[in-house]
Order: sequence, then C-alpha cells, then structure tokens
Amino acid sequence: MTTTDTLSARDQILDAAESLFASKGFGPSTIKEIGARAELNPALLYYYFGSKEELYQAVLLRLGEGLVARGSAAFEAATPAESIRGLVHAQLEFLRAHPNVPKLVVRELVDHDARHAQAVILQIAAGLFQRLCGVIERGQREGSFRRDVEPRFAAVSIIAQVVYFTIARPAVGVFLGLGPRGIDAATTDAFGVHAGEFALRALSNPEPAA
Amino acid sequence: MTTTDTLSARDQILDAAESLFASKGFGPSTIKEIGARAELNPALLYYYFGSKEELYQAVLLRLGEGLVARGSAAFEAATPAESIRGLVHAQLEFLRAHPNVPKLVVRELVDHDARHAQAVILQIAAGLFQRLCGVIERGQREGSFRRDVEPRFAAVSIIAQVVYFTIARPAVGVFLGLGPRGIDAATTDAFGVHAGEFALRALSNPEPAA
DNA sequence: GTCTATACGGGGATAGAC
DNA sequence: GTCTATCCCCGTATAGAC
Repeated sequence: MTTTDTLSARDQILDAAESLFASKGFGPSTIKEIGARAELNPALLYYYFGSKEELYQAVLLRLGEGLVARGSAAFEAATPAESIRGLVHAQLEFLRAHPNVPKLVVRELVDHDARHAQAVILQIAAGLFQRLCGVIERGQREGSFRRDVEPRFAAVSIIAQVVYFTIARPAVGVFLGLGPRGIDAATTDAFGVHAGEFALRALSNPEPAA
Repeated sequence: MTTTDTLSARDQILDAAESLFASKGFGPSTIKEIGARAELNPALLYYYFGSKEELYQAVLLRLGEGLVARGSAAFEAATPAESIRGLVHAQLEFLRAHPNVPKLVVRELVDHDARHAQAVILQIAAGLFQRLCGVIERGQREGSFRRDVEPRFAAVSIIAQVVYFTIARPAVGVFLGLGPRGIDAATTDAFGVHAGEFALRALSNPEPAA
C-alpha cells in the first residue's frame, strides 16, 4: 500500500495545515504543530511541499475546488428568483459546513492582499459571480427584475450578506443580542431566508409589465 | 517638555503598531519592527504597555473610539431613508479613509474569534447597530418600511454590504472586471449609492397606505 | 524615560540514517 | 518515504546603565 500511504500522508498534512491555518493564521501556525496534528514527522512537510508557504498555497488551492461546486446546482433553477434563493441557501450551508473556507480566504485578503489567493478568486469569479450576474441579467431581460440596478453591484450585495454573516459571526451574535457564541443553526437558516428575500425585494420590478 | 515627550512616545508606538498590525497581522509583526517604525527603542514598548499583547489591545481600544463618531451624524437626518443613505455613505467614507479599522477588526474576528475585540464590538453595537435598528423600526412604524422584515437582520444586511466591499476589495475588483487593484474612488462612491438604494428598495413598503 | 546588551526559547529548514 | 538530530536565526522579554 505504498501509493495509498503516500497520498494519505500528503492529505494528512493538508488537512492539518488547513485547520491550523484557519484557526490561527499563517504566521502563528508552526511546522511542528502541523506535523503533530497530522501525526507525522514535520520534516515530511518539506519533502512534499518544499516550504511552509508552498504548503499554504496548496491548502488554498484545494479549498477553492470544493467551493464552487456546491453553488452550481442553484443555477439550474427555473426562475432567476429561485436561483438566487437557492444560491444563498447553498452557500450559507456550505460555509457553515466548512468554516475554514471563509476564514482562510478572508485572512488571505487582509494578511496578504490576496496575493496567494488569485487562483481561488478567479475560480469564484468564473464559477459563481459571473453566473450570478447572468441570472440577474436574465431576470432583467424577462422583466421580473428592475433594470436600473447594476447587476454586478447587486451580485456583490448578495454575496456580501452571506459572507459577512459567516465571517463576523461573533460580532453579529452580539448585535442580535445573542452573545458572541449565540448564533445557532435556526438563526443562520432564518438569516439565509431573510438575505434571499431582502435581495429579491431590492431587485424586483415595481411595474412587472414594463 | 517631559510630559509632551512622554505622550508622544506612547502615541508613536501606538501609531506604528496600528499600521503594522493592520498590514501584517499580530503574529508576524515584531517588537523590533514596531520600534523601528516608531523611531524609538523597542524596549520602550515594555515600559509603556507591558507586553506585545497588551499593546495590541490598546491599539484596538483606541481604534474603536473613532469608529462610531463618524456615523453618528447620520442619525439626525429627517427621515429613516435619509439616515440609512447617510450612514452608508459616512461609513464607506470612514472605512476608505481609515483602512486599518476594518482590517484590524476582521483580522481579530478570524484570528482570535474576537476575544480581544469584545469592547470594540460592544461599542459598535451600542453606537451604530442599535441606532440603525431604531431607524428601521421608526420607518416601519411610520409606514414607509414594510413590517415583515426583521429590523436586526436588515441592519446586518446593510452593514454587510459596506464591510464586505471594503474588506474584500481585491476580490471585488476582480469580480467587477477591474483587476485586484482596480477599485477607485468613483467605483466606491457608485457602490455606496447602490448599497443604500438596494437596502431602501428591500425595505420600502409596497403599499405605503398600509 | 530611554537606551544597550543579552538571555532564552522557539521558529523554519536541512542533512543524513534507515 | 519517513524519521532523528540539529543548525541557525529571530522572536519576546528582561536587566541594568545612563
């Protein structure tokens, strides 16, 4: 089982690094800690990845792959409105299930101005953002959405709600009067519904006949 | 000028630490760098603050004070709609002028689950969030805003747009087709207008007579 | 209050055995 | 491929002169 073990060791390191980078950031996470969490020798990291920084990039790359997939189903909905509801719901679900994703991406944004995350950002841009814009434009053509909205700004507003809620969870909990740990699954679901409807009301055409 | 020099040294350290923590994060910022940027001996840091962590807390505390002030004027507008427009504009202006603020706060959220930022979060909650909720509720009572919206969720959605746009600037630039550095002042202003109108359309009552 | 000098630990990374 | 041992630098923090 040499091959299996090889893959497994590499993945063990990636898993350990992902959770450590997500919880502590790049700088404070140490090679020795990553090795310990992976239950492997820290020196293996250099065998597989060459350096701590290259390991970091590999983690980001692997993360980006799973991110787009989850939202894709939403774009097959019949109406633009359903697509948007589905997308918000799917993204919120995904981010809740994988809290490392937004943490790592946002950390990369503020820590390194996204220098290591260009590939991930392009993935998201092509896989989610552009398609969301397409859905909005379709709604505008079909007359259900108002035309005096810049589709790309609207897409930013939609994504912003989901991402902010996830990232700023401790602050949002305090804002809502629930305490820094007070956001539960029910609140998250309720906010997901709100975010979708909020966006749809902002987009909906007051004169559907126009 | 002993007193002046004393204050000035302390503030020089705070200024240097603020910009360094904002640009590199807490972990990677070193005592020696902070001293160098402040043009003072690194050992002074311990004289004034006791430790690197206590210095960090002092930076966060000082930052929180200026944050609320800028938005406060908006709450004196005549109508809820004007308050929301004014708040979005003022916050976007403030965040653009002080890019350290969102960076440090978000960094603290993801790095330490906001453990060091509790005081700042409470400040924002009391000084901005609650008042924003109050404005929304007033609009609902007066009939200009629809009543089937949870005011606190709506407030989160409003803040989310502004914060996300600021924090995720490199990603948003790519999304908009402008490149990672492509967001200029005009785009920021345009988005600010959009964000305000987006929220107001989502809130506005379709049957103003109700 | 401000500086110099230094202790001390822990960091990333490498050499080389197996 | 995996491990042991270790180098060397740089980090925080302190002691003590001025």
